[in-house]
Amino acid sequence: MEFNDKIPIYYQIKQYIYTEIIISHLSPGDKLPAVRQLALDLTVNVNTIQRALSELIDEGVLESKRGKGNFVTEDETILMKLREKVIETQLQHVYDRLAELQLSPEEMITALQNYIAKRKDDNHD
Amino acid sequence: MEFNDKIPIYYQIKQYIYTEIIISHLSPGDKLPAVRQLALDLTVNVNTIQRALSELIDEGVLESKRGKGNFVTEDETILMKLREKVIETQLQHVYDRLAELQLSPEEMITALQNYIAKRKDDNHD
DNA sequence: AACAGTGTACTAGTACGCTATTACATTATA
DNA sequence: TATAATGTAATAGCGTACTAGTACACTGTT
Repeated sequence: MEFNDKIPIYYQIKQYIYTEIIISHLSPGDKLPAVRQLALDLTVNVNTIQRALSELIDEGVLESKRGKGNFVTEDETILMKLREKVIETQLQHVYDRLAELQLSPEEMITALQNYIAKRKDDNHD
Repeated sequence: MEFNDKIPIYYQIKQYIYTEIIISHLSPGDKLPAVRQLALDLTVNVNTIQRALSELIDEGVLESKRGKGNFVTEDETILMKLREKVIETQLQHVYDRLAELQLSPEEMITALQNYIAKRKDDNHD
C-alpha cells in the first residue's frame, strides 16, 4: 500500500478501512485480519495499525473482542451513513478548495467534466 | 488562518500563496510581506514561513532578493500553468478517492451536482 | 493443562515539524 | 556612516508519528 507522506499513516489506514466497508469487501459482523497480519499486509508497525483501529472502535465502526479479533459493527445506523458521510467529506473538500480559487459552482461541474473527458482521452484508467 | 493539523503547516502556507497568486491578490513582480510580518499574520514561526517560501523559490514561483524581500516571479510560463495545475491536482484527488469508492464518472458528476444543490438549500454559502 | 492466536499495553529510540531565539548578510534610508 | 528593514542560517527544545521489541490478558483448541 502506498502512503502519502504528508498525512499520518494511521489516518490513511482509517480511510482504507472505511473504503473496504463501503465497497463491501468487509460486511457487518466480518472479522478483520489479525493486527499482526494487517501490519504485515500494509508493511507498517502493529502500533500504527492499533492506533487506527482504536479510533475506529471509538467511532463505533469496529468492535474489539479480546482474544477473538476485531469485527465490523452490525449497528446499521452507523454503517448506513458511512458511505454518504465519506463521500460528502470528499465533495466538501474539493468544493471548498475550488471556491477558494474563485470557481463558481457551475465552473466546478464543467471542470470535473473536462477532467473526466481528458482522462478518457489519455487512457488514464 | 486555520490550519489542518493532519497536514504540515508549511505545506498549507504554500497552498495559500498559490491561491493568492491565482486569484490575483498577488501579481507578477509583487513584493510579498516581509517574512516576519507573514509570521505575525499567520501566527506561525518565521522558520515555518521560510520553509514554505524556500520551496516556492525552488519551484520558481517566487524570487528572493536579499535585503529587499520576496517577489512573485515575472516568468509567464510558470504563472500561466499554475492555476491549471493547482485545479487539476484537486480534481485528480477527488476523482481518485471517489473511484476507490467505486463511483463511476457519471456518478461523480451527479454527486457533485447534488452536493452543490444541497449547499444552496442549506444556505451553506 | 498446555499451547496458539488474538487484542492490548508499555518502553525506548528515531525522524520530522514547529517554536523560540540568536546571529549574520544585504539593501535602503536617515 | 549609522540604523532600520529585509532575507538567511543555526541552535536547542518540544510534541507527535512511527518503528522495534517485549510482555501481558483473553479465547479457543488440542
